[in-house]
Amino acid sequence: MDAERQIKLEARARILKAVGNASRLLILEELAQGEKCVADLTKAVGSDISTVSKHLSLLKSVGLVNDDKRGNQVFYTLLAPCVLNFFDCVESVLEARVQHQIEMIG
Amino acid sequence: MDAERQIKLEARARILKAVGNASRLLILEELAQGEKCVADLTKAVGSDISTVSKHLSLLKSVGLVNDDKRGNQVFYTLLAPCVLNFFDCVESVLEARVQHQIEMIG
DNA sequence: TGCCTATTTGGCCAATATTGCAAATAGGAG
DNA sequence: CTCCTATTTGCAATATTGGCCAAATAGGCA
Repeated sequence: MDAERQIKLEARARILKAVGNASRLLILEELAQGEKCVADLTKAVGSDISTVSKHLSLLKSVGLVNDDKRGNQVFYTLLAPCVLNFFDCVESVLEARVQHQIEMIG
Repeated sequence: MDAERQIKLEARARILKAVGNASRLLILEELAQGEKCVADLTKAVGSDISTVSKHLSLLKSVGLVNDDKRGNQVFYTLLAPCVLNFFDCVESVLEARVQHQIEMIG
């Protein structure tokens, strides 16, 4: 594998890795409904607010979300709604796996 | 967050996490061209064959690939070509980030 | 059987990721 | 300025990951 391909793959992997976490998936789902402040997202996720803040910081660093400071709150928005399309594919993979398991049993 | 949602999110995250790794992305790209045996994939990735085998095992465990043992070789195939659609979205995120950086400088 | 090739598994280590707590920062209101 | 609320940052503990090596497993062939 040449160095250029390696770099490109790692850049892509960073973005996909950001999506591959249950808390961050939940955050993305919440943001799909519209902008939310950190406190609201924290309620939804159920972790410490500092943890959620770090998840948001990671999502922002890879370009998936954007933040907007208004007053003493920070509102996050989904910058790449196309990630929502991932979910359909993921569901189809899950469904196919269930079908496969049923076939193995039967 | 209720327990059921948590479980669903984690199932999804496992699949997306499997895609969020440079070596596994490369494997998926290779498999997009058609089935490949472990040795061929190992050449493409450049890691130890045992490492590649583990990557394949992970990809299989989440249902993204399938294996087919023929003779003393194992051929892997891409089970969920829809993951290839992720790449377009990822590229758009990368491109948008570059644009954003250019705006920050200018 | 024994030998060769292909792949997987187990053990281990280094690097990275996730989390919470506590402290720091920032903004608004009195 | 002080106080209060919202968020981020620093730190430490723990968990997970990715890698290689060595050993085990499996299949084909003599």
